[in-house]
Formats: sequence, C-alpha cells, structure tokens
Amino acid sequence: MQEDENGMRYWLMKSEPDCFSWDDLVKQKRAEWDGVRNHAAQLNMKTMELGDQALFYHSNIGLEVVGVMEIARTAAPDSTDESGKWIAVEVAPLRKLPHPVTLKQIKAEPALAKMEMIRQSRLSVAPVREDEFRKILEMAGEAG
DNA sequence: GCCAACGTTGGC
DNA sequence: GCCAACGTTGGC
Repeated sequence: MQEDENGMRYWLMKSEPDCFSWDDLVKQKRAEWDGVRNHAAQLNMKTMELGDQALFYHSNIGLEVVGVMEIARTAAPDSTDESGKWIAVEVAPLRKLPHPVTLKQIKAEPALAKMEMIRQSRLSVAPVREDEFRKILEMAGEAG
C-alpha cells in the first residue's frame, strides 16, 4: 500500500449508478458504503483512514470515474448486515470531476496499466497509487 | 484438503 | 446475451 508524504491513501470504489450514483451521494452528503461482500474489498475498507480520498466509479452503466470523495468514518459494522461479519465505511463527496474518465481511457493509458481495478476487474474497493490518482485527475481536466 | 459445480460481478 | 474471472459450496 502506498502513501503520500501526508500518510494519505487513495482508493477507487465502484457502484452501479442505477443502484447508488454520484448524484445520490451528493444529495445525501454522506453515505455508508455498505453491501460489500468480498474479503479483499473488506480488507481494503478496514485499511482506510479518515480523510483518505477515493475515486467514485460507475460500474455497469457509464464505466467511468465521475468524482472524488473522502472517507468520513472508518470501518464499523455494516448496518445492512445481519450476521455482524461485515464492515462498512462512510464516505462524503468532495468534488465532481470536470469530465469523467472512462474505463476505456484508463485502459488506453500505459501509466495506469498496473492499477488494481485493471488487474482485478471485479474488485469493488481497490487501492490506487498516488501517481495513478494524480494521473486520473489530470485526465479528468483538473489542473495539475 | 482437493476440486468440480455453481453463483456473482462486471465488461464486452 | 454472453463470457471470463473469481469466490463459495459441498461431495469425497
């Protein structure tokens, strides 16, 4: 796991927009990222710290990174889970990207070839290296 | 403890 | 609608 000089980690979190979209998050201002039922994704969420930044990715429909959010609460029991086995974090929107960055663009960019989301496409919560994070913001039209 | 069968995710 | 990747389950 890579950190920048402030100890901050970066992530990418997937959601199907017809289930929970970026606009839904903006409306709610803050949301529990629940329903993750994959151990690798759970482990990633357990590693998250307050203030870590995460890319919001629309899977299935759109197939693009649409915004940046921050971790607003660290791992705690997933309120949708009866068994008590699974955890969830809370996220809050920071900003929408000037324009989305599509999966197609990500795959076409050699600097992003090693991204976890590419290497393991089904992982719904994946770490992002700092240089990859910055590259995606640049591709989204944010000033360097 | 292995592995085949099956289910789910997510891209094409 | 299909398929690849991956996780889980259950028989042995």
